[in-house]
Amino acid sequence: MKGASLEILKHNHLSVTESRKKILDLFLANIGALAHADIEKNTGEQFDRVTIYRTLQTFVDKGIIHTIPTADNSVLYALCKDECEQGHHHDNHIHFICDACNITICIDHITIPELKLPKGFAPKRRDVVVSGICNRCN
Amino acid sequence: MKGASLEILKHNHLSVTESRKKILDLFLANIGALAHADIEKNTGEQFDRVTIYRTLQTFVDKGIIHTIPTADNSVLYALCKDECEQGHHHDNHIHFICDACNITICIDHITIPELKLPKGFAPKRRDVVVSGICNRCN
DNA sequence: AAATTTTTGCAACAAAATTGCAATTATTAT
DNA sequence: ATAATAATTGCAATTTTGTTGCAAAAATTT
Repeated sequence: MKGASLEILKHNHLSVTESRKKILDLFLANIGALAHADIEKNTGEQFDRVTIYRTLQTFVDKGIIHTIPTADNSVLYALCKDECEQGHHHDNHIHFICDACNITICIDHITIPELKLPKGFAPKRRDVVVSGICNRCN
Repeated sequence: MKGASLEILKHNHLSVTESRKKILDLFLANIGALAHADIEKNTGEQFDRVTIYRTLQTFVDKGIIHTIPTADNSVLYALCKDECEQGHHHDNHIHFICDACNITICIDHITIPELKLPKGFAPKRRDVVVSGICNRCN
């Protein structure tokens, strides 16, 4: 488990740096999604804000993490599952946001039912954001 | 059709001002959702940024418009249908974002299918964001 | 039409995000 | 292992986005 971040970086042809390893480790250690501020805090302000922005962008580009649409439009990032390839994310995402503890988690093993859209609409990616009370607060 | 915005404002016990009328007219004239910047442009920079922010907030509070969760976390607003009451929005929203023309529209007449969540999760509100190609670009 | 209430615009401020560039660090080739 | 090359980082400056207090202006009420 210790070299997981390293593996992921190498697999994505990214140079291995302190910031990338630590930030990726954070995602691996966390169930929930992370905001930029979370990362800044959890790395002990070890890295420049700009570095964190760029690292997150790089990870998104490579398909390692993805952004989550939120109702309050804060920017959240979460790990992609293996099915996500560079530039070609897994098309169905369910995210659960807990109103109590405010955690945001990806629920990957549940499939989104087909949606019948009006004529002419060609859906590609579907994001479902469910909010309520999570299993740990319930 | 010309007095629609006026009606809506009166119905919601809001004083009728130039900015509110014009901004509401913009929503009524538009199929798609609008961002703060769109409104600033489309009103010809007639109103102060702050006024637009406050007007949008007022409309959200009254349930006239609602925010849309987006993957790129830009803040979008769209008209609510009649079912939306103040502080109590219609719970099921489908939003479609076109990858080609970038328009975002509410698809209100389609219901979101039930989702089977893992044990312990109590869902309250569901947002569905679908992206792909819209009927006009197709 | 005057009194009252609400809204607006300005200025200042705060937070969030982006860009260019030199210094540093990682990778590649020898 | 070390030098050469390439990529990444941190800093400073800037831009964008959103907020707050307050006096002037506009809308509503009486």
